[in-house]
Amino acid sequence: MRLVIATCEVVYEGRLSARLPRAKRLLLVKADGSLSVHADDRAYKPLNWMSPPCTTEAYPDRWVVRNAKGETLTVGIDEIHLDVAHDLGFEPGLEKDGAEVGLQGLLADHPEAIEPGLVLVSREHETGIGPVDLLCHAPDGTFVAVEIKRRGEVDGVEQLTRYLELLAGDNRLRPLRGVLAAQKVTPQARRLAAGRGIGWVEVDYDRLRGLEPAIPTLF
Amino acid sequence: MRLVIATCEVVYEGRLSARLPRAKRLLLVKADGSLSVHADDRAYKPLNWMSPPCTTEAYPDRWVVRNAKGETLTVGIDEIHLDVAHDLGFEPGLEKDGAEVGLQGLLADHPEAIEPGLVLVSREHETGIGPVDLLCHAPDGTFVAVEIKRRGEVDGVEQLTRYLELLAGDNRLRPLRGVLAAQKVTPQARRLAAGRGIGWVEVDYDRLRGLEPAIPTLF
DNA sequence: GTAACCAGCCGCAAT
DNA sequence: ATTGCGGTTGGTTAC
Repeated sequence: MRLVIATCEVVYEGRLSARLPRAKRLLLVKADGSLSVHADDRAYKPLNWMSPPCTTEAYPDRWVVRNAKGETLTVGIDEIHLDVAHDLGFEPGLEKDGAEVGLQGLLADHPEAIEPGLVLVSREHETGIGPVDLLCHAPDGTFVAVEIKRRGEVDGVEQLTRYLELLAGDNRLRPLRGVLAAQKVTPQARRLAAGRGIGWVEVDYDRLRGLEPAIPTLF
Repeated sequence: MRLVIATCEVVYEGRLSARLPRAKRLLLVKADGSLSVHADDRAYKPLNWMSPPCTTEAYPDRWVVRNAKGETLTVGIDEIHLDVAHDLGFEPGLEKDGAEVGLQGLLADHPEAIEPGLVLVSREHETGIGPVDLLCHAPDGTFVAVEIKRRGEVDGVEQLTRYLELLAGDNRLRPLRGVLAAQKVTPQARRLAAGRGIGWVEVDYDRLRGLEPAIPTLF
């Protein structure tokens, strides 16, 4: 990994054209060949970058980074204020929580969080154009197709609508209704769902995770 | 901006739980308060991060970064190999070109790129639930509602379907059909469109931009 | 502030 | 390799 702080101008020519006027910035060169140009804001997002695989040609006054598609990132370097390189060695990698990370796994284990008394019939139930996330059975005898999204927006309602149309052909699943389950459901999605007789529910993700075995902490 | 290369362990407790075992990594602290933990790969994406606004408590052996939602990023520091800080000063900001213009402006100027002989009737034609991107008139006498997406996916077809349903009530626009215009149209979207009598077209963005005035380059 | 939408999205898994 | 899909998506703009 090489860290350079330089006064530079940058031009990206690729899927769009972008230009950065002269200023002092961080140039981050990783072992994978990638280059990112960072300002002192925008959190982790660089102003410009080139993802690997790409190659860099270094000239005295500028670097030209190129990828296979012919996109180029050109860094015109005026002055270098810092230039250090470090070998970071092996990266053991990120361990995300061992249990189910997503909403789907949690809701599959706790369908009663969607509606009291709901029982799971199957996960990823195939419809012909794609799987519906959960298929459940309610105490009132109806089947419930559940579409799970982190953010419940109109496209989630559209997707569920299509699934319901296709599942309507299966008379083993009658009567059938749909529910959109999400951490948050937007007003637009609520309106569209209501107009189609589709239910929605906002799920408390943190509470749901609390029902799982506690997560060992390091500190 | 502060750049630290350290042997460290990292724990994130927030929307999910994640742990990074001990290894040498880059800790990037920006003036906006954000912290990102970078390995020597994954292009510009950090392994872990905390976005602003957030606050950092620094102890001799660890940093604890916290945001308003109570999410924490804890960096246990074993050894520091580099620790430099630089003031980058003012960032003039990114000047994008091409993305701002968007496909819509280009296609409004060149509707013949969607279908030969197509003529623009109006842009952002209101339907009641939102505007359809372009409304055109074809040589065969039909009206064409055009939904423009950079990437043509199923939700674009769904959106256009809803617009067509609403526009069907306007008998000044008969006969009416729909076309999805995108740089790339996914197979799923093609199938769904076909099943609804909706057309689709892939637009060559670069060629279209070539019809516009050339973009001045820096180098 | 919230909601809707776009991104050079990135990155992963299944096909 | 491509497609589909989620992300601690992030970020911008209209409302």
